[in-house]
Amino acid sequence: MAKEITSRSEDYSQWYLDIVKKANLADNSAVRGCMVIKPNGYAIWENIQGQLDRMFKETGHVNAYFPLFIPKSFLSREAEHVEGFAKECAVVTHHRLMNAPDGSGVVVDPSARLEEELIIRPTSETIIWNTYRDWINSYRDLPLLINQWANVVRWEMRTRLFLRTAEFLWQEGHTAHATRQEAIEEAKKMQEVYATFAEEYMAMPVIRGVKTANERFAGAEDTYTIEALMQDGRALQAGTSHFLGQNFAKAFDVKFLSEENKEEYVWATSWGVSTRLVGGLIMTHSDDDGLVIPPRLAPTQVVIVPIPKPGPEIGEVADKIMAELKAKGITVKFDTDTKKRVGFKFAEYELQGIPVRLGIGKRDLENGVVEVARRDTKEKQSVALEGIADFIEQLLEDIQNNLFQKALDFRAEHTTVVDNFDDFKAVLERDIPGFISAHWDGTTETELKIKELTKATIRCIPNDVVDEAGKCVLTGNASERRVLFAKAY
RNA sequence: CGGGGUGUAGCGCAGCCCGGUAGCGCGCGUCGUUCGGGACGACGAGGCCGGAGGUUCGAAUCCUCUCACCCCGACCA
Repeated sequence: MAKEITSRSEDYSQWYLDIVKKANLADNSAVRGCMVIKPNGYAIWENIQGQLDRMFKETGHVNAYFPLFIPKSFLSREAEHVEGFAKECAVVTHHRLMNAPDGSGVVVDPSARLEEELIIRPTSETIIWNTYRDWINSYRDLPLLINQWANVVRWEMRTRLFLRTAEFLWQEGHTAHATRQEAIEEAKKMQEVYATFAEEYMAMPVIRGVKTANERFAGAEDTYTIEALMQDGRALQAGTSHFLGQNFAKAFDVKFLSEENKEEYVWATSWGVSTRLVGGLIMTHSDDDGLVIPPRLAPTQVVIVPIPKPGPEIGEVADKIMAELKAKGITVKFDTDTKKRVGFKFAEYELQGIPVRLGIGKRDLENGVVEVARRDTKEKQSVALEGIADFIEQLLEDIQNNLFQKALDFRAEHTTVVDNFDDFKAVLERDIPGFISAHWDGTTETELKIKELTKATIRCIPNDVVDEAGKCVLTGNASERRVLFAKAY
């Protein structure tokens, strides 16, 4: 029992940490606030990347790469943007080390101070828009649809593996358009790409919505978001897509000649998701026995465990099953390790979240069956060898759907419509508070007051919200629609 | 940056109050018995007790100073 996991009910954050550690997803590193993503965790990220990258390309985007360093002066070109990031920037001031005069090691060479400090990118709008100025001259150059996969640094005070780290991996799309309408459509399109990915691949239902002025990206006119609900009833912002208006075009003087031969500023969007998604994936599906990975993102979808040892017949059967599964594009691993015991392996693969486990023993061979265990429900059954690949293909589908449905049901159970502040507070006191749908008078002041009083923030104004006259849950002032509140990560 | 806490073997901890040169569990190695849900036994390897200074015949233990990390707040994907 070396790898026990703290139960969710006992201590949810410890449970999360236990999963990350014991499923070998990531470790804290020697650098404060930065994590080492281990092979198991990185494989999930690679699958996320792979699918998103396909979806970006299907929607006409291409990849490029911009520098890690941003001249300090760039950041101050857009006033709101600097303000949003100034407090969490890592700054490069020197470019050389030297041996310490007293022989105690290396020190920064004081004579190697940079003329202008470089900021390690917290996001790349500024360097990219400075570059786009040279790339865009005419409406014929538009739209410009570029994405980059990169690391960024935000000097966070408090960090949590995957959910908030000082350095993280992400993608950032940066597009330029001829018209306001086209840019808005692009931002919304990418929100929908993210939502589709979250729901169909991560099996993580999300609310599509728009951020309030207070919560939106520094420098954006509108921020579109996808918000997911974790098992502890807190919301996770899983992806954002920003309509940047002409803010960056004006700050970096990016103009184009229109078809009417008029000089105009271009319209911009940016959008991103990060390794935070891995945290969301863990917190959406996993249980007290360990990680649960939806089949469509699982690095290994099926593992075959010989019981008790891989004799020649078992090996033959396993090889045959593997060949059939691989032909269907299913990833499968045959565990031929003879040093570990069967029970240990079972526990280990459950901990690692592999969706389907096949057990093959002498008894099974005699009966022409294999034991099939699914990770999501922990159910086991004997299934005939004949047609096993079709069965597993279908089972993986079922698991994917079941995980999504379970998460959807969970969210429905933990979304509460509230009409007065006492109820509002009462819901937040619950063990699993969840989303709260309530009226809000539309002012930042009220939003901040509610946050101060309850720690809950407005996650978004859902896209599908219906107009409904009502009274603000705090002030009683007139409200035209409900918004979604929650405590957030 | 405020408030609290912790640094002793790879990990989790005990020892500290009442100084005498370090111990437990897990993990790790070898051998044997096991093997259809996290096996058991025997033997074994592994630590300048976060760092510096001080008190003392003697410091993991007492004193001073430092450094690091964690938790709770303010900020954030």
